[in-house]
Amino acid sequence: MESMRVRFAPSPTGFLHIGNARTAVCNYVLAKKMGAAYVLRIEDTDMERSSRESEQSILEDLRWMGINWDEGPDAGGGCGPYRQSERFDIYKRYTDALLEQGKAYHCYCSQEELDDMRKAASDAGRPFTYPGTCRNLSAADRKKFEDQGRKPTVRFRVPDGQTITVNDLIKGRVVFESENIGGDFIIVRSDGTPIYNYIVIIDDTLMKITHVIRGEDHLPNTPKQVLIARALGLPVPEYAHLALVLGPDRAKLSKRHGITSVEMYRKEGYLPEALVNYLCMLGWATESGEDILPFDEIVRQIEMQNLARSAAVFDFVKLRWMNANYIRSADLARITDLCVPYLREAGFDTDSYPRPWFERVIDLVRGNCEVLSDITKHAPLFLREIMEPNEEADAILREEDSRKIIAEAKRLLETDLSEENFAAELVNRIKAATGLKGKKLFHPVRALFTGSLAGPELDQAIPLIGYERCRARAEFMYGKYAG
RNA sequence: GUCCCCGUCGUCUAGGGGUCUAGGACACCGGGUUUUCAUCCCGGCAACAGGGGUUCGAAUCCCCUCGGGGAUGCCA
Repeated sequence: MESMRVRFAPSPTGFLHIGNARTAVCNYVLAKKMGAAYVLRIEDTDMERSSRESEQSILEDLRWMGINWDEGPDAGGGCGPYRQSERFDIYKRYTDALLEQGKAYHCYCSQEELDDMRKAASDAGRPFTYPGTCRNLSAADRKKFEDQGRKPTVRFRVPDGQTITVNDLIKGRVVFESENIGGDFIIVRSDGTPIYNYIVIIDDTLMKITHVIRGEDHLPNTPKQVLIARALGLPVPEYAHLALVLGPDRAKLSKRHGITSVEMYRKEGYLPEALVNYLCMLGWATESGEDILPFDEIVRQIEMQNLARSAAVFDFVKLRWMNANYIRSADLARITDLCVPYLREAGFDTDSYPRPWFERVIDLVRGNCEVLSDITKHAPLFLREIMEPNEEADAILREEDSRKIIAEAKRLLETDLSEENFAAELVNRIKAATGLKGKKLFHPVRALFTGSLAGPELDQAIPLIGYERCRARAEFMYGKYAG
């Protein structure tokens, strides 16, 4: 049996969209499962919209997600080139053969003429089918059009009475009739560049792809591709059409639903393993019901036949929940490194902190972060010299008892307590001196040193804030409330 | 319009004729822990789209209807 091969074939016309990312991930997981080679092919036949920058950013996003391809534009391989724009001569040979055998023909209908026909059909409430205007042009007809300066497209002659059966690995048996395809379709544009539906099947067979795993939106196009394969005498791969990802309003996921590019998820501070994990859980579930599991375990448990047939709504909230879980349990040194850029951007000189202390800070606040960028909301407590009290803290600090606490804290930090012992004794000494306890004690103390009523445990936070800053904050609050 | 796919809690799903008064996760609502927040723990709310069949028995099989999505491009 020939070795299995899958492919991911993005069109470099923008950022890697989350829906395509899921296709890439599904291909990757299933490839690992089957021991298949992973081929990356760039579908850049639409010269207008394709760009190298876009291709680069897609590759970068794929790498970030941990997807490694065995063959691709930058990786080489025996079936290259892997950019369709570099394969035009290959397609031309197939087009010439089709033309020669009368399985395809030149069409001189202009875009405007086609648009008019489409509109007329739509107005009459009929489905548009290309009427075959140019199906049987004589040499004289063709000469006349050429003289008019018309550049022809190439149309594939769709045979009548053909039944195309796709035994989809996910959807099951799907049957199409060639009559319903919409008539002879264009396979080469008038500028000579080929169309997706035409060359996708050529490349899939030339690149020896055994399993085409792609979005369900391609299912209705599959019969066209199969017909091309038949005309060319090429084998047809196995197909697996993944159910689509929808927005909360059940429409195809798009920008207006929120973040849809992988790059944005990375910038917001999502961990790649969290994104990959979540994407796998869209349309699939483990036997045990676990949602969070390592990649290797997903590979071990996933089964193509168990992938959902129905479309799934993308749940941003659940993704955040999953990401928060990963942030809490990931390696601390790594999370610390990943947090640095966010803090740096927020204006903190992260290089100036001792690393062990910095890691303890990150460890103490990571539990409050759903995305890494949240670190800028929770870490400053330890990075700033003083903390301006927020509204709630202000209200607490204005109370009579709080003034006693502030005064006592200031006195203790300036006289009785040293840098070595302050953390262990500070709160107890304040308690002893003021006679306050419980909420009456802890609320003001927290407000005094953190400027807030919410935050990490004081026992751990105070030593990390450190003697100098505690003293500075006590002095600051003293001036503000007790002076 | 036509063709194709799909319909289980708000969302992701488990289920594949009896073990289903339908299970799990997120969200939400209570309670507990944390003298705070987050975490964590406990509890609760909440679904088989509708109608016909088949069957002793249907969420599960069949048909119809309805609903949703996709395709119908000189985009991919």
